[in-house]
Amino acid sequence: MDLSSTILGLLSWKPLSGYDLKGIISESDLFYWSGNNNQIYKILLELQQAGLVTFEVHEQESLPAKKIYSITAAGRAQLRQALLESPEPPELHKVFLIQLAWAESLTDDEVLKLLKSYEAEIISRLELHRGRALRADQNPKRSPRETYLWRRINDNFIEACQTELEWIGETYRTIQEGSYH
Amino acid sequence: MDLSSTILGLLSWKPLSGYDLKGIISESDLFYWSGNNNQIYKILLELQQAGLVTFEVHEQESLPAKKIYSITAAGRAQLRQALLESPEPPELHKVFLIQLAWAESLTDDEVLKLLKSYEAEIISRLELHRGRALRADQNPKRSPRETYLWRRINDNFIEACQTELEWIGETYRTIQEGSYH
DNA sequence: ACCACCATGTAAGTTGTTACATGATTTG
DNA sequence: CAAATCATGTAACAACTTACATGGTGGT
Repeated sequence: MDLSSTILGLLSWKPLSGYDLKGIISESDLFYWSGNNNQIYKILLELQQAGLVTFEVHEQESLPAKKIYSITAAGRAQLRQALLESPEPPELHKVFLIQLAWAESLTDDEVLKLLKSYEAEIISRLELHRGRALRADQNPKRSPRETYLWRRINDNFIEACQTELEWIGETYRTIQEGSYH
Repeated sequence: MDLSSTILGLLSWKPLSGYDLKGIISESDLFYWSGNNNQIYKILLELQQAGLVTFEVHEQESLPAKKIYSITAAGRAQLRQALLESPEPPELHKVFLIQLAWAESLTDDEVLKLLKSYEAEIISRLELHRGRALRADQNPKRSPRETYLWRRINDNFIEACQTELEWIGETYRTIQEGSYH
C-alpha cells in the first residue's frame, strides 16, 4: 500500500482530478503523504500509461480545464491484489519521544513545559478527529460494512490520541512529584 | 529532532562508532530510520566538520580499525537547542488502515483474515517491547529521571500496541457478527 | 564451503519535499 | 489590493533505501 495504491483506492471510490487527490491526501492523517503536485501528477501519468486509470478532460467556463481520472478494470484488479497483501505493522514516528530520550540536560520545569505543549498538540488532534466523526459526509458509503470500517478507522486515531493523553498525564504527574525514584 | 539530532543524542550518552550507531538505530523502533550506512557516515562527516563531534581512531588486532565519535561542547549546546524546540505531533503511518479503507472489494472472510494477520504482527511487537522492558541494560542511566523516562518511552509503545489490539478485537467481532448495520 | 560479524565507505536509485510558473476568479 | 482557490505542471533539491566493495575472523 504505497501512494499509487492509495490513489487507486481513492479512484475506486469515485472519479477525481489530480487537484482533488492532492486536497484529499494533504488534508487526511490516514493518507500521510504531503500530497505534493510532483508526486501525484507523476503517478497519475504512470497509472494511465499502465492502463490502470483513464481520464476525461472537463472544460469549465472561467476556470481551468481539469482531467477527471477514473479507475479501469485492470486498475481494480491491481488494487485488489494490493489489498490482499499481508498487513505491515504501523510505523510510528513519535519524534517527541526522541526529544524526551535525550532530555537529560533539561530541568524538570523545561521537561514539564514540553509535556504540556505536546499535550496541547494531541488535544487539538483529538478534537480534529472527533469533528471528523460528526460530519463524515465525504466518506465513501458503498455498503454498511464500508461505512462501519471508515468509522472504525477514525476511531483508531481517536483511541490513539486518548492513550497518548493518558500517557502524558501519568508522566507529567510523576515528574512533577519527583516520584520516579 | 531529525537523524542528526538523534545521533548527537546517542553520542551525548556515550562515545560510539558509526557501526555502533547503525546497529542501535536499525534495532530500535523509537529511532525509526533504517540506519543505513550512507546516511550515518555522511551525517557523522558533517557533524565533525561543523565541530559538533570529534573522533579517535581505535586500532584493533584482527579486526578493522574503528572511529569512535564523541560529542563536543558545541554539540551539546546544539542538542540542547533541539531539545527545547516545541514538540511536533507524532506521524502515524498505519498502512494497514489504508488497506482497510479500500477493502470494499474483499469478502468478510478476507477482511477477517487480514485482521487476524495484523493482530499477529502487533502481538509480536508487543512481546518485543515487553522483553525490552525486562533487559533494559543498554539504556542510558545517568539519573533516576532519565531511567524513568526511558521506561516511560517503552511504556508508550506497549500502550499503543494494547490500544491497537483492543481496536482489532472489537472490529473483528463486529464484522464476524455482521452487527455493523 | 558458506554465511554472519566487524567496520568503513561508495554508487545508484527511489521517494519525497518546497518552491516556482501560469492565469483567471473569488474573497477579505 | 492582497490573498486564497482552482488546476495543471516543472525544477531543484533533500531524504532515504538497497546494494555493492573491501577484507579478516569465527561459527555450523
